[in-house]
Amino acid sequence: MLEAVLTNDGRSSIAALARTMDVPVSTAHRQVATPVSQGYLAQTQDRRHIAGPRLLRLLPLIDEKQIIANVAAPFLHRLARALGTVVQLGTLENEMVTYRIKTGVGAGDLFTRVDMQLEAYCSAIGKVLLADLPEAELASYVATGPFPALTRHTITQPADLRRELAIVRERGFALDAGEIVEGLSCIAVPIRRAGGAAVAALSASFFTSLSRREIAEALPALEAAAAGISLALDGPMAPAAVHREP
Amino acid sequence: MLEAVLTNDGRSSIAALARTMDVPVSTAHRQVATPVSQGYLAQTQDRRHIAGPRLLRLLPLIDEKQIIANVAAPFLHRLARALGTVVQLGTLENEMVTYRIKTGVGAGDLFTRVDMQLEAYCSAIGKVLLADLPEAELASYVATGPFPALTRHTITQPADLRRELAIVRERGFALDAGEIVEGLSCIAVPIRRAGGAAVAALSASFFTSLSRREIAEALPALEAAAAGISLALDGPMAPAAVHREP
DNA sequence: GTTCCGCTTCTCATCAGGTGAGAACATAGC
DNA sequence: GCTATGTTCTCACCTGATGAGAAGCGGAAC
Repeated sequence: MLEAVLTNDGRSSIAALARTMDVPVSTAHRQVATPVSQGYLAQTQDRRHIAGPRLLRLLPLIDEKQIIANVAAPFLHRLARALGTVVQLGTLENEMVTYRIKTGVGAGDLFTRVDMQLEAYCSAIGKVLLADLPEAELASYVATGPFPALTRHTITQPADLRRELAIVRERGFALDAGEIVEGLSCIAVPIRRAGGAAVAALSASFFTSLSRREIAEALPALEAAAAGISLALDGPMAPAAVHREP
Repeated sequence: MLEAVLTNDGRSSIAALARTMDVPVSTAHRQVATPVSQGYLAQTQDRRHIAGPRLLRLLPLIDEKQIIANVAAPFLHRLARALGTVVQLGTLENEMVTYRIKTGVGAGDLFTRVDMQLEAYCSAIGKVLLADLPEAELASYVATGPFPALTRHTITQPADLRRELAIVRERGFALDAGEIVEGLSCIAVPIRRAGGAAVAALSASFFTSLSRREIAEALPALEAAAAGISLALDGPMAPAAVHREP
C-alpha cells in the first residue's frame, strides 16, 4: 500500500489512492493513517502523502549490492553448470573488488574467497567495473598507479590501463590473461541496472589460456546470464518464483 | 516485519528474528514468508534474510529532500513566527538551489517562489550548501565562473567565492548582503544529517542591511531550528506527534 | 448568499484472515 | 547415535481489519 503512495510520489490524496488501488475510501484512509502515525509515511500541508522520515532511516540499512548478489545467485549457478567452470560475481567498493559469489566445479582450486577484497586493475571483474566508472573517479584511480605486478602479464602502467579499459568499454567484456596468477584466465561482463550503470560484474575462470575461439564460445552464455540478472532486477515484475539451488 | 530484518541486515535467521521481536516462531515464519513471496524480502542460501529486489525498485522513488522539507516545515513556521521574518528552506540540485519552503510574514514581498530554482553562488542558502560540497565537485562548480553580477555586491570572481565559502565553512553560517537584490539580506545555516553532510539549508530574510549585532541576535534561533530538524531526522525515534500548522 | 460536490474523518457490526501451539522434519554439534 | 536448535506446515480460535454509512469541511459554481 505504501507502494502506491511512493509510486505516485507527491500527488496522492487519500481519495486518489483509494481509486488507484480500488478500495473503499475508509479503508484507504486507515491504511494510510496507520503508517503515518508510525512515521513510515507523512502528509504534506495540503493533505497529500509522501514517504515519511522513518523510511529515511531505513534507507542506509539497505545494501544494494547484497540484494543484487542474492538475485544473481541462481543465474550464476546455472551458468557455472552450463560452462563447467568456476563463475564469480564481484562489486566495486572504494576501488577494490569484493567477491560476493563463487560457484561451480573446481571452486576450491581458485584462490579467491567469498567476501575477499582484491585490487581491481588486474582482474577481469575489476576491469569491467573500472571501465564503467565516471571519468573523474577513473582519473583519480589510475593516478594511484603504477600498480604492483603480480605476474609478468599484469598491467602496471596507468597509460596501459587506460588503454585496456577503453577497449573493455567498447567491446563490452574484459579479459584477465594470467594477470593475477600465471595460467589463470577470466572473462567478465558487466551487470547493468536500468539506468545503464554497471553495479556488478560476473566472470568465468579457466585454468588455461584462452583462444579467441574459446572466448567467443563462452561469451554468449555470460552475456545471457548478465542480461537475465538485469531483467530480474529492473524488468517486468519478478515472477516471485522460489529458487532453491543446491 | 521488515524493519527487524533490515536492522539485522544479513544475520537474521527466522528463529533469531522471532526472538528479537518476541513472537512465536510460527508467526515470525509467516511474517517473513509473505514479504519474501512478494519480493520485499529475500532469503540467502543459508536461510538468512535480507532486503528483496522489490525494495530496490522503490528506492529511487523516495525523494530524500522532499521528506526532509516535510519534516522541517513545522520548525520553519515556528522560526518565522519567532523572528517575525520570512524563513525559507532550500536544497542543492545539480548546483542550483531549489526553494522548497517559504513561510512567515511578508512572504509575498519576496521574489522567490516555492519550487523555484536559483543560482547558488549569490544566495545565503546556496553558499551554505556549496561550502559543504566535496572538493572535487566544488572545483568543477567554481570553474564555471566568473558569475553574472545581479547587484554591485554580487561575488562574481571564482577566487572570491572560494574565499567566501571558506569563511562560511568555518563560522558555520552564510550571509547574503544584497547580492541578489539591493537591500535584501539573508542569514542561512546548514541542516545536517547524522553523517555530517548538509542536505538542506534554512535562511531568514530581512529587507534591510544587517548589523553584526542583528546577525548575532538572529543566529541562535536559526541554529536551534536546524538542530531541531537534524534531531527529528536522525535523533531518537520521532515522537509521532501530529503537526498541523496554519 | 446558497447549493452542490468531492474530500476527509470517524463509528460500528461483521467476518476474513492472522495467530500461535504443536507436530513433523531437517541439520548440526557432541 | 543422541540431543539441541532451526524450519516448515496445519488447524481451531479469536483478534483486529473491513467497508458501508454518516457527519463535517471546504471550494466552486451559480
